[in-house]
Amino acid sequence: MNAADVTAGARTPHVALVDVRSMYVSCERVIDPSLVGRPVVVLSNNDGCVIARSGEAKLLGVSMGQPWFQVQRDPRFGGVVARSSNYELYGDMASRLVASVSSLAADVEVYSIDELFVSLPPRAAAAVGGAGPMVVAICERVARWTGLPTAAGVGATKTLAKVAQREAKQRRLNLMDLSTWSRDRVDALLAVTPVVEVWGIGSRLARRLNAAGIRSALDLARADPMMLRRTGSVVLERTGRELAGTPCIPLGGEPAARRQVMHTRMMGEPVTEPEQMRQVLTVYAQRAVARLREAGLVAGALSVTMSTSPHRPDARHHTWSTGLAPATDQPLEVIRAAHRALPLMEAGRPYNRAGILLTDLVPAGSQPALPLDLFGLETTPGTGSATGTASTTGPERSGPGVGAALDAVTARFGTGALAHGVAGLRGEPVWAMRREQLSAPATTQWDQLLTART
DNA sequence: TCTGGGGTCCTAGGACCC
DNA sequence: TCTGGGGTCCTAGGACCC
Repeated sequence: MNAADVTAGARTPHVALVDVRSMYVSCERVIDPSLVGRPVVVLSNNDGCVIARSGEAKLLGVSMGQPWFQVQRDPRFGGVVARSSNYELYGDMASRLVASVSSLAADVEVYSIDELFVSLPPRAAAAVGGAGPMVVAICERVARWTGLPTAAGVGATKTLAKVAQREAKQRRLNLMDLSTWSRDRVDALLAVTPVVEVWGIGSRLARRLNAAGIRSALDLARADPMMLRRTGSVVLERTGRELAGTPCIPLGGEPAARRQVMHTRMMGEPVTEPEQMRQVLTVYAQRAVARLREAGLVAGALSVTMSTSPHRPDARHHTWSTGLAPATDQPLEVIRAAHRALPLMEAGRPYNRAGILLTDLVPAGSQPALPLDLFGLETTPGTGSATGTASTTGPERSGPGVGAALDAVTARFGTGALAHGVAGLRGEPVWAMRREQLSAPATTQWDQLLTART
């Protein structure tokens, strides 16, 4: 290590990762400052498991994914406050976050609802003090404009920026900037970073890597790239190279077009009868199509999954796919196609999860003109051998107005107000998630509790 | 009361073709 | 009668992320 290394390092472009601390909790605190300083958790959509925790809640020992009823019962967690997830709020705060960062940086990639990568020009990295001051300015602006607290990391690659950001959070710093560090110092940090903490290394890969003697991020950085490709895939190879300092994952600009829309849920009670499953698929298909329509897309293919609990010794998992020709956003057509998966179900077994997956998405109205559907034969391309084609061109085709009408009624009277006949939603079906019986996030018990106290 | 839900990317392997 | 190789396209499934 010598002075030349530092200079060379400082001249290369760097990347910053800006991450909101406990995003969902921080959003809740923005609209309700009385939550600041208290242990707060945000609960999942369905059954009340914890999906976000404030630092105080983490210190108390509340775990990610822990069922809310356990937290409620445990005397250690007496002071914990819960909020139902309010995705509308988080989405709105996320767009303010993007606006704040983009006001100071030209090249920004929105990686997730609470994380952004920012490309730092070489001149920023070469400035006195490295890229730090620019990133600090970004974080301060985020705090001022949105009220959201952030932690940032700077590195020569995205993966190194992730390592730096993780270290910043651990040390309770706002910023960890590796752009001014020597390679030896970076290596020392990697040496104390377990490989499972590296971005892109999950528990499965970590186990395989550990077995191969790769335990730290430094081991991974120094591993032979070809060996990594054989052990995992090109993804793992890229991760290793990125840790070694070679950028392999470019900063993405515009978000990629949506490729799929899914609606997957566990049922509150397992269903054993095909007629119940028919209701489940009807409702799930309806919700998936509603999201498809919101996005202005039509789907050219549909997959249906139905499973029993994977922990059962005789677990069952069925997947069924079909083409939708022409691509459609019409609920009745998708529902009808989804019902064709029903024969796969083994009546009597307790199914507790089902899903609707819409793929081959294209913007509505952009479909190329269809070839003539000669004789109504089911010969549409894109149809797998084991699957069928749900023809949407026959006399059964529902008018385009049905979807729009359903959207309007649902918007006005809520989900479930109107359903495809077979759903028979008079009253809650036994399989409905408990959480889905709540009318709106703003009227959950917890919000009401707090309002009463003020 | 027992691991949520919505995504992406990659690979293996089969079908099919020349 | 025996013997191949190399493409492409598609799907299922694995692994990861937040």
